[in-house]
Amino acid sequence: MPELPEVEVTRRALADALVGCAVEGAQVRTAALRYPLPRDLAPRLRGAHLAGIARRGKYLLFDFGDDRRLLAHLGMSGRLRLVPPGTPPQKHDHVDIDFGPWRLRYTDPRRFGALLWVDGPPEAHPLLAPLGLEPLGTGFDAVAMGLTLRGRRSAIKPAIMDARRVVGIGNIYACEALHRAGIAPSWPAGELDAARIAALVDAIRATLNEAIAAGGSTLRDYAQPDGTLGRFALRHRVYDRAGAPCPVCGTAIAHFRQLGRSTYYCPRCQR
DNA sequence: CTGGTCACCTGGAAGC
DNA sequence: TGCTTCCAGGTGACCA
Repeated sequence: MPELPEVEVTRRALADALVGCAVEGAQVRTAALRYPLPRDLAPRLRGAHLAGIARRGKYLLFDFGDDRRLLAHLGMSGRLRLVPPGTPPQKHDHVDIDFGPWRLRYTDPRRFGALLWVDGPPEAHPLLAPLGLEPLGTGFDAVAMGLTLRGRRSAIKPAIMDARRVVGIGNIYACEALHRAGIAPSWPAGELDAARIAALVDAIRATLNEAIAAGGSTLRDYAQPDGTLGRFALRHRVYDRAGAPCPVCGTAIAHFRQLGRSTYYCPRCQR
């Protein structure tokens, strides 16, 4: 499900509803997702006020003060929803955290997601420390992108999906941003000239910002915390559009498998 | 460092 | 209708 735009839309909605609210209780019903789930949520969180929610790449960091931070990742099928207190859990509803007006519910059929306590400074956490450029952050520009791509022999699409270089870009937005930049997915990452790197940086930022403004991309199970569906999938230029016309030139969108992932591109616009 | 494969897990869609 | 196969928004381990 979720790439950076979906995670950011989730973050904003949860922050609007929950920051400042106190935790009244919590239930953990499942032993493990990708990692074992914390079993002491209720005793550690009861009475704590949510101070803020930060995002790093596709991770969300819930700050409950007093060095109590929860790190969440939605994997492929994870969702964080706001439901009315007392809403009974259904299949795949693994964790609830009860705030006064809302119950925050973590649902994840495939269980590739994660929920972990972070001890110590978040930037030193083993899952966060290796992460690369934040594409909506101030340090994301053509110079930084050029440095991280320099000498890369891999193709550009897997390079921008590699969280050690740039965070938050998954399969959908990699395809979309490369189309917007006019770059073929198989082009060697280290052989882009400065102008094309600058175009790629602009395309990534613009694509992610437009997707956030549209509430993310709903393909199957993603929805915003209040259930609203994301509208960006309607605006996908290439993703999941094999054979359909390129919105720029009308050429049929091509599809191939690149490192195990479905890749969509316009053979005419992208070189 | 590379690409390639597989694994984690469930469910939906497509094919027969 | 029912069974089988393939595919999916992520990540990381392993191998040649």
